[in-house]
This record gives sequence, structure tokens and C-alpha cells, in this order.
Amino acid sequence: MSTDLHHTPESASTTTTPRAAALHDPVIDWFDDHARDLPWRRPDAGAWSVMVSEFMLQQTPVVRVLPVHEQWLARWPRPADLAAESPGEAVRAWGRLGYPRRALRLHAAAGAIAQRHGGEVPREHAELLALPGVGEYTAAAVASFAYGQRHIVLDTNVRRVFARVATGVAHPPNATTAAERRTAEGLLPADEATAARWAAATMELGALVCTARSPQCGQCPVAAMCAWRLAGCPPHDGPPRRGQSYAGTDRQVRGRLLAVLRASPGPVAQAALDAVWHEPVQRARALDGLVEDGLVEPLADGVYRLPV
DNA sequence: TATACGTGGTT
DNA sequence: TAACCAAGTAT
Repeated sequence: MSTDLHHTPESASTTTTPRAAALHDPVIDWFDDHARDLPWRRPDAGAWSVMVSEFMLQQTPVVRVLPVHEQWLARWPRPADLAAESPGEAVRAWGRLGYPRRALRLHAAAGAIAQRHGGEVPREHAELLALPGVGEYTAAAVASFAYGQRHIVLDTNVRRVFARVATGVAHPPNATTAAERRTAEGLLPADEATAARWAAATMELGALVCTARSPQCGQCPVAAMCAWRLAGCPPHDGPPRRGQSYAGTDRQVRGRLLAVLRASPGPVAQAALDAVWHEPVQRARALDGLVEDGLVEPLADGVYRLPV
């Protein structure tokens, strides 16, 4: 990894172009007027609130995260509070947000924060990245949103905005590329506080206006400067965007099995799990996978429970 | 780099 | 209605 990936204040002001600077004010002004009032964005929201939201928002829409986030912060207001719980309680409280391994990783991250960071969410990008379940995006997001630092924050919304505004294509590539990182660096404001605002603003613009299906270009503050619009809004021409199959997959079986475990306050008998899926080989494979992932604990005599 | 990993709303 | 989409990470 090069130092460029850290996006430190020292490293990037040289790459900001005048054209990039012309985008900053309109987008940030738009954000001032249109930003949603989300709990993790309020002035009294701490880094822990931001971090919990980022875990929950990985591949999950805001509207579904809202109530669960509120419950989590009320129940576990500090990382150490969550760390003191069993991982199974985290999985149970995760409810139907999906990808329950995120609950396990957030619980593990809380443990690491309690143990290695004095109970405070770390400020350093590298320290955040070292936490379980924290990747490049989440580390940058927490450092930027919670601590006001200057980082490129490349989530699916920002990538789509930049693909259109800067690159002139309808959609970003399937996986984040070095070219996208260069584009993002070139657009990132030099000033730290402005960069943090820019990160949140571009994300919100992608979420509310520059959407995947039917962008509201009439509401966009930079429509007149958008490379994609100026090119006539050409349709996506790259490789097909990989869909996520679900029906009939192990993921669906895992979901059903875990739903039974979550609903039960205590251990569950094999028969209750067998009832959720007819095909025994796939059912066994899914259950083994859940055990392997630490989401389920096998007890003696074919009884299972959430991890303690 | 490609794939596995939940869930539910929208078009 | 089947496909697409949603603040990604780990392997």
C-alpha cells in the first residue's frame, strides 16, 4: 500500500484541479439545504454512533437501519457495553438487517476497542482498518464523518456520482479501481474540514439525486458540469452488473436457520431447524457454515444456540 | 479478481 | 415479475 491511500492532508492539495474546485461549493451548498437529519449525523452523535451506523449500512438501506441503530445505541451506548455482551445477543439484536456476520464483527470490533483503545473508537485510519469488519470504506467513513478528517470515501453512491460527473459514464466498474481512487483524490478539497463535508455531501447526492435507476438531474446542483449529461447520458456499456441471486441458495437457508435461532431465547432442537428447509444436504451444509462462521454454537445431542 | 454473504423494497 | 438495488468485507 502506498502512502497515497492514506489521503493525508499533506499529500493531496497538489492534485486538486480548478475544475474540481468548481464542484465543491455547489455540492456542499446543496448538502446544507438537503441533508437528511440522520441520528448518526447529529452534533451530539459520537464516533461510536457513526461506527455502528456504518456497519449496519453496509449493503443495507437507511430506512431499515434507523430503528435498529436507535435500539443498539440505547442498549449499548459505548463500545465496552457491547463488548460485555455475548456475541449471540449482538446477532439477536441485529434482527433482520441481513448479513449477520456484520453483527459478529461489530461485536468483535467493540471488544478490540475496549481492549486496545481504552474504550474509544480510534481516530487513525490504520487503526480503524485493523478492526474486524472495517474495510477501506468504513475506515475512511468513520475517520471522516466522526473525526472530520480528510479521506477519499468511496462507497457505491460516491462512485456513481464520480462516474457520471467526472468520467461521463452511467455506472462505475463492478470493483473499485485505481483510476477511481485517482479521480476521487483529484476532486477532494485540500482543506480538511471541507474534505469531510465534501465526502458526506457527495454520498448524500448519490443517495438522493444521482441515483442508480432514475437520477433526478433536474435537482442536481452540478448537472451543468456533469460529464455524463454533457455526453448525452449514454447508457451503461460495460460488462453486465453482476446480480445477486438468492432464492434457493445457501444464503437463503442460512437466513431461515438463523431466524429460528434468533427467535428462540434458548437452545433450539435439531427438529426445529430441519423444518425450515426440505433438502437435507443443503440444510446441513448451511448449518455447518453458520457454525464455521461462529454464528451458531452446536451443543450436545443435536441442539444449537446463538454463540455465548 | 471473483465469489459468498441476508433481506426486503422498487421497477 | 424477475431483476435490480441498498453507506462493503473477507477470502
